[in-house]
Amino acid sequence: MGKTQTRIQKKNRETILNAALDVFSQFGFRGSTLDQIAKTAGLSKPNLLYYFPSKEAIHAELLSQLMDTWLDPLHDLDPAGEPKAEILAYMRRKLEMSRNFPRESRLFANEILQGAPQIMAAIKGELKQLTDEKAAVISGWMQDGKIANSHPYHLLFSIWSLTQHYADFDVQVRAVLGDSANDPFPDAEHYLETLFGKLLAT
Amino acid sequence: MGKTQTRIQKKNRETILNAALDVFSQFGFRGSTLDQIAKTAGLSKPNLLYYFPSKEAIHAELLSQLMDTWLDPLHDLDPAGEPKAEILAYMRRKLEMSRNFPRESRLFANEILQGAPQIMAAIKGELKQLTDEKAAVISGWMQDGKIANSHPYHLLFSIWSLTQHYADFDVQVRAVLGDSANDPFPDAEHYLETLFGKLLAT
DNA sequence: CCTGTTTCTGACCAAATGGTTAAATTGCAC
DNA sequence: GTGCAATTTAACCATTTGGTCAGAAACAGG
Repeated sequence: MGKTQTRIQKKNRETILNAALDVFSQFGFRGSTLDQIAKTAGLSKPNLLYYFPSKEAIHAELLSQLMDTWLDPLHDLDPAGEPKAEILAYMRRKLEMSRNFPRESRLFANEILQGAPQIMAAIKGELKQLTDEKAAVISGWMQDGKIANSHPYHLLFSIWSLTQHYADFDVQVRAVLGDSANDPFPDAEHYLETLFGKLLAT
Repeated sequence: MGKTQTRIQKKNRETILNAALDVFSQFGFRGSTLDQIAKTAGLSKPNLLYYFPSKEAIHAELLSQLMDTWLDPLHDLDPAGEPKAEILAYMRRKLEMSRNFPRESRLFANEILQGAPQIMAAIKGELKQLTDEKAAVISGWMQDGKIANSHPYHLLFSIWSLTQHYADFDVQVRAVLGDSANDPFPDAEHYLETLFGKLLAT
């Protein structure tokens, strides 16, 4: 953090984190090996450990970076905006994240599946705090009759679940739709707009 | 399969599979160890390997058993039933499975996250076939105006995603709702009934 | 009982794993 | 270029891992 980095340090740390994201997102923390990450990064194993003190440190760094970008879309939900449009825009931003950052989504999914050993604090802290705040905003919109009544927390859960599904279960989605099928995201977006549009309609 | 099993064999194979489900569902295949499974099962490692030829065989057996029970709820979707009620009942059956068999749901999620190396054949085979069949039924209902129009496949995906979310991301759901909160399933069921009820309403 | 079969275990093995170290190589300011 | 710090690697280590094997216990059926 505080220390200034040389060009080489910056480049190699990025290379390592990128390779680690590849590996951790597919096999989870315990299922991944340093050799695998080193090979993916095109570096030697001792060289990895020159830049990071341990396997766990690499994983922790990835998760810590992730939490920030993960919360961004929700952060942008504007209490002063038009309620239905705001929620639909949030859903679209989340879906866009699944499309553009599927590895990050899977890294997160792996961590949660394993009981969130590394990021439970952030879940109960930052994530819960932001969710509480935005659920309150949504609740206000419902009470004002701007959108139809439903459970604000489960509404947010459903946005997370549905959008991340297209990253985490991508393999299944494509297999069921048929290998020859096109990109599933446009249809997904249209479907989700319909789904949430009807839910929120007054 | 064909061979008859002694009482001891049956009991121990069950014990092993149950312990393996605990471990595999939490850490994935590569993140799990035979020692861990043996310890959980209360058996020695060589004894595990007396009942199963390898770690992979245990995992394969679990996945194979899983596919059957996993498809059951969809199998029961009745083309002759009342469309909206049938789909909502299917959603409820899937949610019930997440509640009663969260380990199975996580085992499946882990497998898909890792690219479905073991069950890709079943995904492209049984699962796709059944999904195609039921999507066609739903499509028919839409064309007959029995339920509102939307994308049949993505409708099924959304049921899978939302219901399994309450098993796979249970830790996150409970953390965000607050540790003191009650069982999230009743609220989830009510929310999902509203969500799909409005989507399907004509 | 006795005997053959099933079940179980301690000891072991080769390979893989996370990590260390000392020495070699490279980059760079002067 | 020279000298020093930053970078890289070969060789190594202790532990863990999936799996084997020979024999010991437990369990039948007669």
